[in-house]
Amino acid sequence: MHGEIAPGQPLTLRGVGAEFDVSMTPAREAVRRLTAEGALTLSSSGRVSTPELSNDRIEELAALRALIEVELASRALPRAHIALIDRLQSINAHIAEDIQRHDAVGYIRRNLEFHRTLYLRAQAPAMLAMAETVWLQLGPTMRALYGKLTQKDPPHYHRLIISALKAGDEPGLRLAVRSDVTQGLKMLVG
Amino acid sequence: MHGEIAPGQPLTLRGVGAEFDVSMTPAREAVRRLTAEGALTLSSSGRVSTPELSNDRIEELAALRALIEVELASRALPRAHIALIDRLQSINAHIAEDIQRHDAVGYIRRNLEFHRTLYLRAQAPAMLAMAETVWLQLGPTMRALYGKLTQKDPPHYHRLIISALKAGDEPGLRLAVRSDVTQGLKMLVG
DNA sequence: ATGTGTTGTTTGTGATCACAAAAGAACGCA
DNA sequence: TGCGTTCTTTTGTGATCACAAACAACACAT
Repeated sequence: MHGEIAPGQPLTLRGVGAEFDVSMTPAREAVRRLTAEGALTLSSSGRVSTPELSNDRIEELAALRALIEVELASRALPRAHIALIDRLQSINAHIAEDIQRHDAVGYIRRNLEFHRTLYLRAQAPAMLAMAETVWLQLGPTMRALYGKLTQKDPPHYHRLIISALKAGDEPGLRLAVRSDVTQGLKMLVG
Repeated sequence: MHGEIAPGQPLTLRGVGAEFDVSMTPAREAVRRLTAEGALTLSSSGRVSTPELSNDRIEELAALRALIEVELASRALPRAHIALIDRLQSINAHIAEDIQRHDAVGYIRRNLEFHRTLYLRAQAPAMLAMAETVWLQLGPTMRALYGKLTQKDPPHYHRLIISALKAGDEPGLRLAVRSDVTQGLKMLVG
């Protein structure tokens, strides 16, 4: 999810097991669960690797993010108090640091933390789980994107999200979330 | 997915293995994959059972169905030719038979086949997989609903979907799909 | 130099086992 | 009869093994 593994990287059961000091059996379970969620792809011979997404699939996943996360944000809006907004701003500051540090994995992790913190207020665990499944599928590919990212500013739309939350502006919030979600992935396809 | 298992029914690894004449290992894999998709719930002690959904969760899953399936239908619309519509009508006829026969499982299976047939035209495998994950989570609960269903007519909104497809009416199609998806689940919550 | 066949290694699969925790049954006591 | 305790059984967990399929490396022939 955090892009620590590059797209297309193959994994072996024995390798994963050795990495976490367990036998093949638990490694198999974990790998199979991740493949069930689409985080790993299973070749015809049973070998697993991190997926290399086609442009079509990236577009699909971006559309899914837009659909689900806009809904989550909308549901979170009525419950968003000042403490939540403070927390989001704090996370945003950390994101700026990660950008300075050129820490792509940290950037992705905190970016998702920003979104998750907001969506947790929606009190919609099934939807949140769905959104995280999409994040899981996009993880390796997002790393490939943000790795070659050379911007210096923290994400533009995060500020829009925060001000829409402050203003209680639901249409503005929906638009800001949709833009934030779509923005980065447009670069990948283009 | 088809509601063959009642909500809350416990499953054992050895039991599943015996049912399919395999050892515990493949049974474990299958069960764990299904739990990863939310089709089965994992108790704290590692025991698995089919989920008993709260009203809040049913509402969430219905909202997810509405979001994703409306989008899928919308994407399928431009590619929907007459052969597809014929097939949908044929499935609809089978649904009527299942209702006559009071075959709840057959009814659910064919209802999902109706939707899947339409959505396959959307050429959006990731979205379709997402929709099927939601179906999987709702399966046992839907059985509990349609089991006590005493209507005699085939689903009302299926006809609306078909006529919207024929007319190329996108807003009408979106509304019909949303209504069809929401309809049954409202009864569960109410 | 390239294609092809062969060999040696890696890898996933399914089965079985030992063990500990949990659930259920049996029992005794109030 | 109701309830707590003990004992038996069931159940998930992680490890290990044998096997076959897939892969990689290499040598050979064209």
